[in-house]
Amino acid sequence: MDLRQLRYFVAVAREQNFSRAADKLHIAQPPLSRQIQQLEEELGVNLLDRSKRPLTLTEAGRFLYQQATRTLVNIDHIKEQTQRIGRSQRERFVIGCVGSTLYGGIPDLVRRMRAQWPELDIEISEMMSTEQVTALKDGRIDVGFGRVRFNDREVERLTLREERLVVALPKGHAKSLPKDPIALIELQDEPLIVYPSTPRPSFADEILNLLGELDVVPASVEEVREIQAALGMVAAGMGLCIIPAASQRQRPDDVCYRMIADENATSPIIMSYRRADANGRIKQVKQLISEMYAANPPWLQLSNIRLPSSH
Amino acid sequence: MDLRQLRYFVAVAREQNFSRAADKLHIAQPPLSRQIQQLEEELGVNLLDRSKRPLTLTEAGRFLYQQATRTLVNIDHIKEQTQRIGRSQRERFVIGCVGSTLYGGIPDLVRRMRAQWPELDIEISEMMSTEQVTALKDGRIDVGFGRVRFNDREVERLTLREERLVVALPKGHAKSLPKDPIALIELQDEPLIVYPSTPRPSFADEILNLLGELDVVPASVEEVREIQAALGMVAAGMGLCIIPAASQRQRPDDVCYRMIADENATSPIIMSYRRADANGRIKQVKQLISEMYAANPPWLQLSNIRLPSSH
DNA sequence: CGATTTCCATACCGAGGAGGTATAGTAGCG
DNA sequence: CGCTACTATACCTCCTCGGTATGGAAATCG
Repeated sequence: MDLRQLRYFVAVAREQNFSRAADKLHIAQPPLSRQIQQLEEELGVNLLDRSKRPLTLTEAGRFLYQQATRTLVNIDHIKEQTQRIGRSQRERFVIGCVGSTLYGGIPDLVRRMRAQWPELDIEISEMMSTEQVTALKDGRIDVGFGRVRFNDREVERLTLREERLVVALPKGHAKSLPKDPIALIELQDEPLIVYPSTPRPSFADEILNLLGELDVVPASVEEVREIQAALGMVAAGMGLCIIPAASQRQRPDDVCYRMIADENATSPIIMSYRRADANGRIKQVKQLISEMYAANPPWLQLSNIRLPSSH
Repeated sequence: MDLRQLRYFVAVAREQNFSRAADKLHIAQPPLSRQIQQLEEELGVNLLDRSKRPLTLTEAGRFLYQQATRTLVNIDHIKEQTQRIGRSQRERFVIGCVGSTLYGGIPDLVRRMRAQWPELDIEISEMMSTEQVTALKDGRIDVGFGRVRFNDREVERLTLREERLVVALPKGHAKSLPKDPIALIELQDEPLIVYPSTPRPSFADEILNLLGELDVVPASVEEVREIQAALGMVAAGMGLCIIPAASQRQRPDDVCYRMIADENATSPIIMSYRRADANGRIKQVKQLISEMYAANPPWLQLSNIRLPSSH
């Protein structure tokens, strides 16, 4: 698959007509036909219904049209941005973090960093925990904040805190009524939704391991790409979901949350960085983080709620 | 710029070595060098610092590496998804909506649609209001939910409701303390953050027009790409931001919100669809929406809060 | 219903560019 | 300074993209 083929396909889909599309692309019609054919052949899918005029898109074609349009725009943006950065010559510091930390300490940290280093271009890139390791090693990011423990010789990691987990339940679910902590064993035979579906291992595996250790078997396990989708499905009554406490903030009012009673139902926030960088800005970032934790901000209080002692 | 060039560049960036990258790509080294040179030439930017070994990326190269990796993965996903849809042959119904509606009625609507039409594959695609018009016309989406009024012969629109606007202020800001509605005139000489930056016209323009009509001139106007960034900047103390009331849910506890007192400070939710489709599923969707509104769900209450009558 | 128009697919040809090989030039290291 | 490792340059070959000519199917119209 080629960008040219995508551009061509978008043109044909937009015009619903090969000849007009070819005009707009400033090429002749036969080469255009061939490119679309090759694209269809490579995908093994019919993108257009050629049996009547004007041409209509198949469902697959409609999807590809939508995605291709978006991708092409993205690539233009990437091009411009790359040129802009190339011209500006300012130092950049890229933070890779899992989505949940955007509702935790990251904004506060960035604010402190901007104040301390106004000459620095700081960028945030959302990525899964496992992706952060390779992204660190080959320099795409300078620091990572994730949830999955991993070992790598080049990467040093620091557990910032353990965050308690909560169960998200649909409003009206029988088990959503009690407000006290819930035991994981109660999730037996409930439909469970986990995220993210890729890449592995991920937060989804942490949750499944946690349940596995207790021999808790859900009625079903559905994997979705991201937490928004997971909570959406919970709100729609399709199952339960286990999330870090601080992520409740994303959807406070149409989903019920119950703290999990099991002592080990926590998920860490792990900062990771290249061992070689440990003494540069990273050291100062650690300093900023400890100042931040000392200030005991609201998001920290939410994730640190202690269980009522049961003895 | 070509996908091949991106793949090649990613390989070189990952290996920090042309020869090894060429091996992995199963091509010889000289063509690889040439492709990278051409890429750099097209962008007018140095991507690699070749003056020392091992090769290092420039800041621009680092950015492109990060983005290109992501784009290539996306394209693989698009490919797989397209093939999957091509095989399944199920009918799809694609909803295009602005982000704020994901915190409003969309999840509820989707739940009702899924219940009513289990055989239908429903998909949600986030897109700006203006993008929805063209997306509707050329079949990328089947219905749109947006905030900007527009006219188009082929597209019919229906204003579902007018949602009140609120000002988001940093915690600790002088004007964040009163809890009563704030007049827009009070935003005079405050730094303002608006979104989205593209495409125009957008919600950002609606806000700027609203202020312009009242001759309110902010101290500065910064445009950011999306509401998350806008609220993040508000939380970081960099300015104020005007958002629809329901979007408060996204970030309830480290930003303060004040209802806007001006009577016309509202933003509509507009449903739009192809005129030709008005009597198919669209009619039933309208029915579902009116049932939904009749149930007076929590997100509706939030956005419908009436101003205390001032007379 | 048949003639005409419109439009897409097929066949074949020429030019540009991608990749290969050989080799020169340069950084890193002892 | 000389060796090794690695990238850039020069030149060649072949693939493939795009162009032209033409056949065939669908829509249009009298």
